[in-house]
Amino acid sequence: MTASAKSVAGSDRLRASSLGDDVSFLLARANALSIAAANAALAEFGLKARSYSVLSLAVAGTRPSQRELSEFLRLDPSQVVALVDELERRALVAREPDPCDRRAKVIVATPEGRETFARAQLATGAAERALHADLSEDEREQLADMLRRIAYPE
Amino acid sequence: MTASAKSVAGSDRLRASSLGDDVSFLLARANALSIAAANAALAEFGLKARSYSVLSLAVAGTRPSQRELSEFLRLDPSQVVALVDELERRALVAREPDPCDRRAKVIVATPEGRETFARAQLATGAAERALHADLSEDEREQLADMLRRIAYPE
DNA sequence: TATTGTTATACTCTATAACTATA
DNA sequence: TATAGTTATAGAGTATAACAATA
Repeated sequence: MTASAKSVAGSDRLRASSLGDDVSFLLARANALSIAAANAALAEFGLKARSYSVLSLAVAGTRPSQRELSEFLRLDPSQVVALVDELERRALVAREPDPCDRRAKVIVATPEGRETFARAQLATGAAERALHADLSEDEREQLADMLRRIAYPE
Repeated sequence: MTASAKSVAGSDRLRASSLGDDVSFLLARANALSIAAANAALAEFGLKARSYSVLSLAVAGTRPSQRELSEFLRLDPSQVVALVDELERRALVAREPDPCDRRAKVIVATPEGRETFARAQLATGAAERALHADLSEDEREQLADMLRRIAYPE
């Protein structure tokens, strides 16, 4: 958390500037609030947005390798090592050898990992709904669709 | 830049996971691409997203104090000091005493700062349009409106 | 007593290169 | 020769506390 909610009114007049209408700027600010809300919701599970993402992909059962996690999450392979180390230490995921490639390690969730994820998903879902409170369900879907076209250009 | 564009196909199958439909996750990924594109466009001007934002608000003529910049940009006051130091060192902005409050310093753009900003704005505008190439003008406005309601909840 | 700008410091995050074991 | 995972390290980004000048 950066600035307190103290005298927020003091900087409100800056919203009229061209920055305040810049889609990139709005995207950055919306994302900052989104991450803050997600991390707050995940704190009680000892997770953050990053580790939650890795756990989510492990739970999904797609048996990703660390390399795939690295590419999909746009993280350096060395960062994935640290994230998996932590989750494995807490027995939420396990590294399994890939029978097709003895170099690769497949990340799978443990039963405890699946249970923790289920509860964490409820918490982040609630936080997300609170953040999107001003949007209708139709708008949420529209938003997701547009963001997807930006995030995954054909 | 994190993962190379080498074997992106390798992680595409992970998109089918629940994470791939998570609005917060899409928001984070779209923002990461947006910042990367903006920073690439700003590099030739020796600017980054942060310093560009400060320069933009200085150019707007609203005469923000550092405290206001800190609140509006959600940055710690000490970070604003560093950003303004750098911009002032390059003579793009100047600190002026606030006649109403001798503690405060008002940030104003120099003529050179305005000129640099004008060129930088063209570059970021082009990068943004490229990033939103799949969106119509109507959709862009819709997106901005929805992001604004998330970023600035009433 | 509270606030603005500042400095110092530590902590997290991110990027890079080198190493190993496999392919 | 190239790739998956790992380690080490340095740089950028972020958070916290303390301070001087002013309100």
